[in-house]
Amino acid sequence: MTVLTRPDPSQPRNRLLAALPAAELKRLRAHLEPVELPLRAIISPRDAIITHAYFVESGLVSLVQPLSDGAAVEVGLIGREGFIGTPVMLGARSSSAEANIQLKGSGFRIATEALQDAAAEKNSRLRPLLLSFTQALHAQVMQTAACNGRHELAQRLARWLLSAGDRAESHELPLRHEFLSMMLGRRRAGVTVALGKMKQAGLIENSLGRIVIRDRRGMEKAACECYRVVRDEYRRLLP
Amino acid sequence: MTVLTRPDPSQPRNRLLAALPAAELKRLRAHLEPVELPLRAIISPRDAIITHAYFVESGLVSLVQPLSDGAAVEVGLIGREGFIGTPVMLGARSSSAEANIQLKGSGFRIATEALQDAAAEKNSRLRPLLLSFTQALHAQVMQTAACNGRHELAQRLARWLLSAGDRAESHELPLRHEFLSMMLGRRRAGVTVALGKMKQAGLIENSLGRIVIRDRRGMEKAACECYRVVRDEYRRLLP
DNA sequence: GCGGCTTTGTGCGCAACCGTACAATCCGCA
DNA sequence: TGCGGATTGTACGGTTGCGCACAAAGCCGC
Repeated sequence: MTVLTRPDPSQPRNRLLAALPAAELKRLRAHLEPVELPLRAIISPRDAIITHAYFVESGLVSLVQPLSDGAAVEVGLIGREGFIGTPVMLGARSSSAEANIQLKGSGFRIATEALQDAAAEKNSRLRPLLLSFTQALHAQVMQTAACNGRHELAQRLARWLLSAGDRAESHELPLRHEFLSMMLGRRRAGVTVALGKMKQAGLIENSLGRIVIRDRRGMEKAACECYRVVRDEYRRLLP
Repeated sequence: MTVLTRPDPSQPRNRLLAALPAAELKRLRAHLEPVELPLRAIISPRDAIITHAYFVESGLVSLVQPLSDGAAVEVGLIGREGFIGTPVMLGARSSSAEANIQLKGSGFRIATEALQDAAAEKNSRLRPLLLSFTQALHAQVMQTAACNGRHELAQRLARWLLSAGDRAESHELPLRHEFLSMMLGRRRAGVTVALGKMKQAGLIENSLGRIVIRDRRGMEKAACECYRVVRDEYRRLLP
């Protein structure tokens, strides 16, 4: 499990911040405010004015699209490779999606104006980094759109667990079935059955509120192509 | 139906170009090359280097995510309110998605470097416009991801027809069922049945290779919320 | 007007998944 | 240690959509 320590802005674990030249990071640090990312918090509610962007140091955040029936389908997953606030880089003041914290962690936040100013600096390395992440996230969302339309629950579930494991950097995920079912837009009972089969097959352990990936290879076979496609796209686009 | 005329760069029908100040449009015009958008052409094949961005003047383009089984699920729809090439604005050289022309039309293309240079100009109005469209498209894709996961064929079909009708600016759409089924990731037979019911209900006309929206109000009721949500988001974000 | 091709309409058995319900199990806490 | 609430396992009938197959209808060239 990730150990929660107070984030240190001079040694960021966030991959985007870590990729910045020392001088640029130093200038940026004045604007970075360490924050906890508590479980289940909503970072940026639908259509609310975005006041801050968040660089994730640890934990797992999902980007969900709320629907009018109260459901909220996940469209993207973000860990320390990314940040919350891509709309800020595109000049938008709000977003139709929400960012929900799925595994608690920590990060840095920065006021939108400060981020925009920093990204607008001459020869800024920050801007291309954040735009590259925006592109990677966009690729993930597009793949998810196709995946949601065509792939079955079991495959999507395997994809989700692998993807979450990568971003949380842990094989052990403290998750309830109910929660997974909401993310995937399917019944809780269906998730339970699918997880049961994975457990049978020796791919995972599955106890109350806790799923452990046991056989990574097997899980990749059980998952749809979408896991691999998105992973490769992230490797291509990000540091 | 849209009359195909040679696009005139000084009076662009494309909403992004049309929103530019006269002086900026004039400078840009030197780089704009009128092009036909022939039915079924693929503007930007998967993972290919993106050499040009395309401003749509007329016609309808869909952004599809190819899957390994040969299927290609639509994740977004673009008409003259937008352009093809958002990855260029995000610093990417290629994209995992493809742009397919679904209704023939015309547009202007511009070399990626020329576009990047123009967008990098001081006080450029072009850059924020293109980024706003990128945000709008992103919102559309996220909504589509949720929609694909949770909504039924009939609703999604109604959404698609309305959305396509808006962008093509015509109630009459020259489409085959086979084609719609690929976009929606469902069986052709299922589309035929769903269209049959809409016809029964007096919402559409449906003859060989041609669908006409007869009752717009009724169709909006038959469509899922996603149609309205995306339309409103576009109105908010774009000129 | 006819033959051939494309497109649309329809049927059938089957799989995935739904909504609902309820029992079994686990965990924290008194 | 036992209770109560939360979580997980399981069941059942019903709906959506699948894969397949084939008939009906429309269009085009001859």
